[in-house]
Amino acid sequence: MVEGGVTVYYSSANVSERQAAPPSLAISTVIFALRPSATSGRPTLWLPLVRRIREPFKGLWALPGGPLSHDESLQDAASRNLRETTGLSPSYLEQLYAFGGLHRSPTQRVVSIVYWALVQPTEAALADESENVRWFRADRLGDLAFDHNAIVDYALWRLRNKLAYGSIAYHLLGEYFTLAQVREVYEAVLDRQLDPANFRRQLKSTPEIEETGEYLQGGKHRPPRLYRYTGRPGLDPDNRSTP
Amino acid sequence: MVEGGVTVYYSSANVSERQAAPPSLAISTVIFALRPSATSGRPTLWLPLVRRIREPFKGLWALPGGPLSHDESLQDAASRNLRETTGLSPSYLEQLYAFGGLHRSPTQRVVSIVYWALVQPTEAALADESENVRWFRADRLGDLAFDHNAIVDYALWRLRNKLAYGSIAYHLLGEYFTLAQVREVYEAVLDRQLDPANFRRQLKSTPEIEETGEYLQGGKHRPPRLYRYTGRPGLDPDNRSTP
DNA sequence: CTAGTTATAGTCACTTTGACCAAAACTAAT
DNA sequence: ATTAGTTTTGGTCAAAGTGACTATAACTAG
Repeated sequence: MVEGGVTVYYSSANVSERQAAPPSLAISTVIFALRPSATSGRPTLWLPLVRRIREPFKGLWALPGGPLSHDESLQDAASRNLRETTGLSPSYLEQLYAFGGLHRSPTQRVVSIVYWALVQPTEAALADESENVRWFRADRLGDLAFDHNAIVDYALWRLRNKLAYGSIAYHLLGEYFTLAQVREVYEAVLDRQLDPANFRRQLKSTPEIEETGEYLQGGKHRPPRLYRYTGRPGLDPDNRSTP
Repeated sequence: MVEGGVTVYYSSANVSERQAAPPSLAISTVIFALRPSATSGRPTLWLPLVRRIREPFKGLWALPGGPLSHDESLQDAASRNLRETTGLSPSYLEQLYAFGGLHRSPTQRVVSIVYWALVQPTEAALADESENVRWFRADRLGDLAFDHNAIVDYALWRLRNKLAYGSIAYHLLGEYFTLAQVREVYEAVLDRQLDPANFRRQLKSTPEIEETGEYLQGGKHRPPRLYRYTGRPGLDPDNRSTP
């Protein structure tokens, strides 16, 4: 969003001074949420994009982002522009990478520090959507502005990686969930089927998920037991994924 | 290095404009190399620091770094300030993290994009050292300028992590090495003893290291076979650790 | 009451891992 | 020359983990 908005801080700078000017700094965020697929009904990954309303790439979709104001931390900035564009608050938020290639924007040199976030489905359901903010399936984005396709690809790679080890899946679910729901998250993100019995065995061997006495009622079949995640919340985790 | 160097780009900016000015952007690098410990002779991790010659933190040691010039990529900038301060060229170089806390520098808001690098011992041996550039054992740094102690801790954590999976150890060694030398790298970085026989078994099961016909002569005992690393070089790896 | 479907438990072969044993190959000292 | 000492290298064994698979329990829909 910010890459095209040329903010002028140079009151009376001449051309050579502008040449020497430092690259401008932006914060962007890749926001993932689970939504039922329109066709199969199974949960799939979606993310919100905003439409660019000026050049360059006017009319194309881009990651939500904005400038870094002088009185907020990087994470706060990511959190803020997440809230401003979608109205949501993240259940997990982590720095992804700093992108600083020379030709990311045709008009000026921009360094983007990109975060990625997970939001829970209850949140995601009531997300703002408008003419200029829309959700897309993560595997069916068109051509995005700037290098944002590459950034989303990298964020997806990181999400899959974190999921494989790490205990990140729960941040895409509500407070209570069934083991089958967790498995569906894994299947959606990793894009392959998993054996229910084996998957269950692994989850039950991790201490971070706790059996509740309750069961999910209203299904068509045997009611599954509900579980709860007892690990730490995902904002600024001290598992050293963020210092 | 750059955090204190207040570069003025604002020809005739007044105070309120300065308030609204974007944070300045710096690149720093944590450079690891293996050197024999002064006491035990076993290889240990060392890194070069530069002494600050102005406020803030004047006189303290800090990570090598500098501003990002407008015509170089982030990685090029890291590579350049590595070369400028130590005369070395890295055998592995990867982005670590973007640090952007509000109070990292007492004088101005600075966002530092930090890289970490590995250099080979042959290189490290002929590294420049001077009054203002000195190598320190990674586990015996004093108090560093800014938040650089935390940054080094995080870099160490990342190095240990990458070592545990990943094939990163070879970038701290020369072209030819014995399996015992690889084991010593692991022992130095992870700071624990490893069983020689088991370690050998694991290494021999990875396809990236290749037996040569030669042996290391001149030791006191049975001459070990020399091996060679056949994986890709470590600059901007396409193993997706850097996009 | 029965068929269908999901939840849950368990088995079995295979692989990986840590702890340990032993032989091979060299040097240094006797 | 022989021996003691040390490192390299190859091997065994039990424990733990993993993937494929079978079987039973528990519910709903007809």
